[in-house]
Amino acid sequence: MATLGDLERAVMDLLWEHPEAITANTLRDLLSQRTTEADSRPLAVTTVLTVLSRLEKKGLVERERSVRPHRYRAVTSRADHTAELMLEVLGSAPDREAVLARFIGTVSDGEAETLRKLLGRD
Amino acid sequence: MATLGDLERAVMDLLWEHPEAITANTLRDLLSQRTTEADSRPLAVTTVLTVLSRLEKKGLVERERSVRPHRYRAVTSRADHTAELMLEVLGSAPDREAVLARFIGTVSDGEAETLRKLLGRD
DNA sequence: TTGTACTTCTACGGGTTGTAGAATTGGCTC
DNA sequence: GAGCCAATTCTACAACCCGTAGAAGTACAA
Repeated sequence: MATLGDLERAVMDLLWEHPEAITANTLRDLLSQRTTEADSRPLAVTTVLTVLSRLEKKGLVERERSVRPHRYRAVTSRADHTAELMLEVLGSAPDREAVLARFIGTVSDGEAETLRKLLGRD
Repeated sequence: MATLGDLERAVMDLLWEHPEAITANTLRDLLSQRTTEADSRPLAVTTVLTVLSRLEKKGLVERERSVRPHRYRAVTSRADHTAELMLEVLGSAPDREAVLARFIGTVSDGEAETLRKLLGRD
């Protein structure tokens, strides 16, 4: 399972919030804003670039190489990505129905309601 | 997120299939059976013990120290564990409803039916 | 053609995992 | 109680992942 580190995750979160492809520099700026204020210097751009390359290799990010400061964007939406991960986790157990039963049992009431709607009533 | 390595995962799978607590030696034997036949020697029992200790530290396994060859068992069922993981993944996204929507869209028909039943009709 | 911004390469330190030998401990037998 | 043996814990190491970034290389603008 494509598990992400903290910085990788932070970068993905930003990319997911920015549908338009953005540059590593922009990303670095956004990251330093997000960082809880007074705690140290911003990351080097090369750091961000390294992380982006790794995310690209993992298939989570793609970049426009045609423009000079390359621009990066997430390959899938966060919702898609997360749902996929959930499926993957579900698939890791042979007793999927049992898992779903526990899952439903733990989900909040509101979410249960959402699920009911999503599943339709037929 | 408590992410497991291959061997850790294999050990957990065996423990989940054996509700009674079992020893490291038994585990090692089960592991070598499971291993695709003709591919090399079985693990050292210390290897299994190391893995079990790590799983214990992660809170996934507990052991009976009262008997001499210690006996190990999974703390939670696989279904519980997996459902918990799914919840954790779901919780990692701010737009939980969107995630659920994608999730429902990808789940098999049979599973959707199961979910409907589980959610009740009220 | 050269300077500069951008990208890629290389690298290191810390953490995790698979792997297991070495050292230690807990009990049983005499 | 002394010694032995199985079982457990300690220590270790290699491989890999991730955060981090400097050094080296590349591409474009003037």
